[in-house]
Amino acid sequence: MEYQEAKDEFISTWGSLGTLWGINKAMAQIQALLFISTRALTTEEIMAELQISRGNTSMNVRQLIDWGIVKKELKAGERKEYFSTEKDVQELARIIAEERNRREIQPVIKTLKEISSIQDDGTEKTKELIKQTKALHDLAKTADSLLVKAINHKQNWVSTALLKLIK
Amino acid sequence: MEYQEAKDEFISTWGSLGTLWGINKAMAQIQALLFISTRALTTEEIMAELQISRGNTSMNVRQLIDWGIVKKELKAGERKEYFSTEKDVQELARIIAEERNRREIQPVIKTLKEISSIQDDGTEKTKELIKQTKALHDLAKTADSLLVKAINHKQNWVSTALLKLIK
DNA sequence: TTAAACTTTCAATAATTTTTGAAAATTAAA
DNA sequence: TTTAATTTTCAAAAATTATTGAAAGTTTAA
Repeated sequence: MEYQEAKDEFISTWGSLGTLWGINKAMAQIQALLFISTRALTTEEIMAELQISRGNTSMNVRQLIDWGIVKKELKAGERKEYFSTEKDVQELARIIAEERNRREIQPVIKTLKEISSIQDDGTEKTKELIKQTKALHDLAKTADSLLVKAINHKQNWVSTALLKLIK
Repeated sequence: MEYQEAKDEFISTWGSLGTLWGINKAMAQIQALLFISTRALTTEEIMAELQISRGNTSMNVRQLIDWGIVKKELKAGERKEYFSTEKDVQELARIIAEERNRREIQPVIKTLKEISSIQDDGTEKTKELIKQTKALHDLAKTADSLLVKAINHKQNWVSTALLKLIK
């Protein structure tokens, strides 16, 4: 396998993985492209490399910026914008964990709390609903604490957690 | 909020969460329904509760069974099948982590290994591709070990990991 | 066997999500 | 200012994914 093939394979694998995790293909592929690029790229370059439209590129680059994964770079004397992604995998994992926690886990915790707080009318089905949503709420809270710990733990948190778990 | 409302809210929240994580809505909702049910349900009952077709119910129940989250129960003297889900949240989390690891992380690890093993032709871009995919490969391997540990660690692994991480 | 009860399959359709591309908006140099 | 470069927006189209429902398949009781 030589460079171009390996590069295409990487971008395509990352794209499918993104899809599997609720991230759209273009967004994942743009990030993948920047991740292995030796320099910041322009919209034109991204469009050409991935064969996607200007609108698609613009929208997805902006989403990546919202996620805090991609940064805009301005070059002196140039009109156009250059984009680069976080290159450190640990930091990338941290940012993604933090964002998914904030966007997804937090709202679910809130809803589970509301549901598990309904009035117990004494029926079996109400008791079961309360019991099960409470159990999920507790699990989500614990997972949340774990993530928050990990998120604030800048250096190599996956390995750290692993080392500690092994002991 | 009284029972029916809370129940609908739970099923709907679980359905949206599933969608966000690449699981289809019907599959997530069937699991949610069984999760708060006081007894095993038939296809007819699932169809009626969730207002979905027979085909949809059949396909998604089967997928849940493939995932190891739902079990078929046969009642003596009855033709029809009853379905129930794993009720213990810790065990549920374990099964899901195990399946996602097997189905998603493993194939990516394999691809990353292949890509990061290409011949270094000395160019900067090849060096960058190798370096970055290696870093991802290492991260994925570490995450994988962590998951495998967690998966084999039947009791309350999220809390256990948290407790150890806090120390 | 046959027939009824039940489940699965799958082509067609519907719903949802993504992508396009051109017009509108923005920005900054002339 | 005006103009040209660049980015953003968004309605329409394309692509993907989910759902339906009826026919085919399976199982068990009579």
